[in-house]
Amino acid sequence: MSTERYNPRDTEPRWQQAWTEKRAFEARHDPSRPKYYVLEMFPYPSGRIHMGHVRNYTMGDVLARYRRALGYNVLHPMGWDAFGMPAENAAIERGVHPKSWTYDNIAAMRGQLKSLGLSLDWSREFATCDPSYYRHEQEMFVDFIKAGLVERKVSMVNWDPVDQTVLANEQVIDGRGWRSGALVEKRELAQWFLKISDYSEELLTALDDLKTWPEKVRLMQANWIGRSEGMRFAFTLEDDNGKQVGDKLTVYTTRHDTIFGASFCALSADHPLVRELEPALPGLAEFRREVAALGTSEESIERAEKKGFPLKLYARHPFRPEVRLPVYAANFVLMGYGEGAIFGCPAHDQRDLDFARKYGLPVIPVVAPKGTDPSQFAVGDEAFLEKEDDQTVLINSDFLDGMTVPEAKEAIARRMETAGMGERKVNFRLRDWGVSRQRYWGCPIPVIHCGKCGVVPVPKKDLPVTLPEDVTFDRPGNPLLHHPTWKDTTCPSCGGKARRETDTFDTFIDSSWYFARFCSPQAPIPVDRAEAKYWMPVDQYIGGVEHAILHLLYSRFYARAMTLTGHLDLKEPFASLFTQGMVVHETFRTAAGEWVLPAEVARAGEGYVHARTGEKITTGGIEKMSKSKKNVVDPEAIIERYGADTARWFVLSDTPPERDIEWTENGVEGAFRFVQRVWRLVADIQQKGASPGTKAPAGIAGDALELRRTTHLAVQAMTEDLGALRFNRGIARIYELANALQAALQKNDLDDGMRFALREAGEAFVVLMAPMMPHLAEECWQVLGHKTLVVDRPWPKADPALTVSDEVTIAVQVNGKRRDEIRLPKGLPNAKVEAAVLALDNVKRALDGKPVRKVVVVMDRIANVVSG
RNA sequence: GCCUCUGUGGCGGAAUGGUAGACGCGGCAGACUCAAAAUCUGUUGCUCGCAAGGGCGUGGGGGUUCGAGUCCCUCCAGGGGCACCA
Repeated sequence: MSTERYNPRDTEPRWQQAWTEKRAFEARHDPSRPKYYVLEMFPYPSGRIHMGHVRNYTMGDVLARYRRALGYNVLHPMGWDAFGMPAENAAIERGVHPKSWTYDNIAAMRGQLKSLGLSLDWSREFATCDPSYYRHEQEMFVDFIKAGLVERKVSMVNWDPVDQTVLANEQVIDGRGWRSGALVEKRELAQWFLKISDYSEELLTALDDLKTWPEKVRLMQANWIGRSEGMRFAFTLEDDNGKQVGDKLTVYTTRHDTIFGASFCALSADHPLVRELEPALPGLAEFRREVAALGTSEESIERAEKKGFPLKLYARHPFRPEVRLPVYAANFVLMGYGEGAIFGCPAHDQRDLDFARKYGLPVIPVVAPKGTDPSQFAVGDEAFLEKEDDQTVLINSDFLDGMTVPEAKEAIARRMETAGMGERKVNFRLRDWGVSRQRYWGCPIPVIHCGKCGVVPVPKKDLPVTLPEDVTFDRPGNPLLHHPTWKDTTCPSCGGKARRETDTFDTFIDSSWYFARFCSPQAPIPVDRAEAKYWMPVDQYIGGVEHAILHLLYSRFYARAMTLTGHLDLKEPFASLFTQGMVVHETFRTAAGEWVLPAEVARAGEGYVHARTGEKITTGGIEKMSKSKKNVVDPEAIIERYGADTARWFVLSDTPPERDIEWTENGVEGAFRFVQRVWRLVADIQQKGASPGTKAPAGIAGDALELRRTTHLAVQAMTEDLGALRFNRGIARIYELANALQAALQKNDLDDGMRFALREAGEAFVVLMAPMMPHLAEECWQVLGHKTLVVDRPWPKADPALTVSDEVTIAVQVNGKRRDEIRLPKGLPNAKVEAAVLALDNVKRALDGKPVRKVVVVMDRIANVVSG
C-alpha cells in the first residue's frame, strides 16, 4: 500500500496540460457523429470566480465528460458576458478604463476556471465586448429594423437629476438614486424597443413543447407573458350637463359579465384624455405629478392608497341608459396595459371596492352563490371573488340573471359584438423590450440621426460602430454624449451632417445569442448556418433560476427574430434546461455586528472566535454567499489547499443539484479525505488485483462474483444517475463501490477470480469517477498501469448477466406491517411464495391464530398476509 | 393578495404505491500509537426490554388502498415568482 499522500497541486496542472496538448476538448464539426452541446450560463467578468461558478461549471463539465465518454461529439464552450455597469463604476471609482478593467478581469478568471480542470473548448472563447462579437449584434439589429422588429417610442425612465443619468430600477432605492441619494424623477425619453410582444402568443404556446425545462420556469414565463381573454368596448361620454362629448371611452375588461355592477370608470393618469383635460381642470396637473412620483417610491412595501381625481365626465351605461358612471383619473390604472382605462365593479374587485368606499360610490353585487336571495346579498370590505369550484350565478343583472359567469361572459360578448359596441380581445402582460441604455460600456446602437432623413441605420459596410476609447468619467452622464467628436458623423442617406445614436444596448442583448455564436465564433457573419444546424440547439443549458424569465425569454425571442432575418434556423435555442441551486454558507459576526469571513473564524469549543483577535463570534443564518455578509469562501483558496477535484466533488455531493447547497468546512474535508482514500484504494488494487488486460477466469463465484455484481450494478446506476443529472446519487454509488472494494481488499489469499474482480472493479471505479474528479482519475489510471488517458476511455457498459440475480429478498408483511423477510428464487409463482410465507414462524406469531383472509403477493418484491 | 415549490434521524439527504432512513457529515466504541493526528474496524431514528422481541416514527388532521414519505382533501410552517395587468 502506498503511504504517499495524493498531492493535487502537483498532479492537477500536469493533467490539465496533458489535455491541452492533446486538444482533447476542441470540438470539430463532424456530421458522422451525434453531437451534444452542453452550455453553462457564461459569467460576468467580475474578476474572481465564486462558488456559484464552481458549482455551475462543474455540473456542466461532468455532463460534457460523461457524454464524451459515451461517444458524443461534445461542444462545451466558454465566454464572457463582458459589457455592463460594474466596469463603469470601476472607472468612476478607481479611474481604470472599463476596457482594461474588463480584459484584466477576464484574464484572471480564465486562469481560475482553468485551474478547475474544466473540459472546455477554449479555442471558441470570446467576450461580448470584443468588437468582433458586437459588430454582428449591430448587423443583426439593422436586419431587425428592416424586418419590422424594432420600434422607437417614448418611454419613462428613472432620471437622477444630480448625476444627470438614467438609472436602472435596481439602482433606485426608496425613490432615491443609489449613488447621489437624490430624489429620482420620471422622464420621458425616446428609446429603442424590440417588439417581443409580437411573439407573446407564440412564446407562450411554445412553452408546452419545452418538456425538459423545469415546470417552475415554464410557469414563471407563462405568468410573465400573462395572457388574458377579455373584451374591449367603448362608453359614450357626456359632461356635467348631460351633453354628449365627442370622445368615446374605450376600456378593457376580463369581467364583462359584471357590467351591471359597474359604478365608475377610471383612467390612467397618463391616459391621452387625462392629458388633454389637464389644462382645463384645476388640480389635475398636481394629481398627475403625485401619481408619477409614486411610481419610484417605496410603494411596493406598503400598497399605495387608491386615489382618484374626478374628471367631470360621465359614461353612459351600455345596457342601462338611465345610469351614468362618474369618470376618474386614478392612480391604480396602468397606461401600459389594455386601454389604460377600466370600468370599476366594486363588488367583485378589491381595488375597485377600496376606491368605491373611499369616494362613496355604489357597490352593486352582480355575482352571488347559487340560491342566494339577491336582496340579501351584500359586499362588505372584501370583494366577492368567485372561486373556480364555486357555484355562482349572476344577480341584479337584467338579461344575465341566473347565468353562470362563463355564460354571462359569452352573452355579453355576443350582445356587444352584434351591436357593434365592442369586441373580444386577448391581452398580454408582456411589454416590448426596451433596449436603450444611456451608458458607455455597452454595444453602440448602430443608427444615425439625421435632421433631414430622420433615423437611418448604419450601413453594414460601416460596421462595427466601435466605442471610442478616449472617454472620461469625471463628470456625470453618458461619456458617449460628452465625447467631443464621436457622435458627429454624416448621414449615410443624404451625406449631410448627422449625429450618432449615443445609447448602447441592454446587455441582455449580448447574452441573447452568444450560444449561437459559439457554433462558429470566427465566422465573418453572425452565425454560420451550417455549423449552427449541426450544433444547435443547446442540448443541456445550465444556470441559475434568477435568469428564469428575462434572459431565457429574450433568448427564445432572439432565436425567432434571428430565424426571421435568416441568421438562424430554429425557434427554441435550449432543448433542455437545468437550474441549479445557490451555494449558501453560515454567517458570522462580531459582538459589534460586523460581518466576518469564514476564513477568519476559528472554532472554540461549542462556539467560534476570531482567528486573529480572539473576539467572540456569533453565528447567524445560513444565507446565499454574498460579499456584503462576508459569508464567502474563495474557490482559489480551496483549490490551493485541497485541489480542484475536492472542490468539484464537494459541490456535487450530498445535495440534489437543483437545491441550495451549504458549504461547510467539514464537508470539504470529507471530500478531501475521500480523495486520499481513493488514492490508497487504487494503489492497493494495483498491488493485489490482476494485471491490466487479464481475461476473466472461469468459474468466478462467491465474494468475487458479488464484487463483480456490485461493480456492474454501480455502472448501471451511475449511468442512469448522470443521464438524469442526479449527481449526488451518482456520488453515493461511487462511495458504495469504494466500500465494496475496501471490504474485498481486507481479505488475504485472493484467488484468481477475486484478483480479476478487483481489477475490473478498480478500473470501473476510476472511469466512473472521472467526470467528477478528472485529475485524480487520470493519476489513478496511471497507477493502474495504463499509458492511455481516461478522457479517451469509453464509458463502461454494465453486463446484464451480472446486474440481475437469481435470488431475491422478499419482505413479508402481516396486515401491512413488516414481520420478516425471506430469500426466494427470482420469479417464483405467487402460490409458492404464499406457501413459503405462511410457513414462517414470525408470520404465524403475528397472525396469532386469526384466519388468513388473503395474501397479496407482488412478484419478487413483497408478500402481505391479510387476516380477518 | 395571487401563483408555485418544499417539509423524512443531530445534519445534508436516499427511497418505480411495496423492507423508510441508501450514501455522506457528525457522534459513540474499539484497533494502531508513548501520545495525538491520520487510518482501519464496529456502531448509530426514537423508545420499552437482560435478551428474544415489541411499540412509535417521513410538519398536523382526515381519506383512498392489502399496503402511503409517495396518491386525494384540509390545515400549519418555510422558500421562490408576480405584485395594482382590470
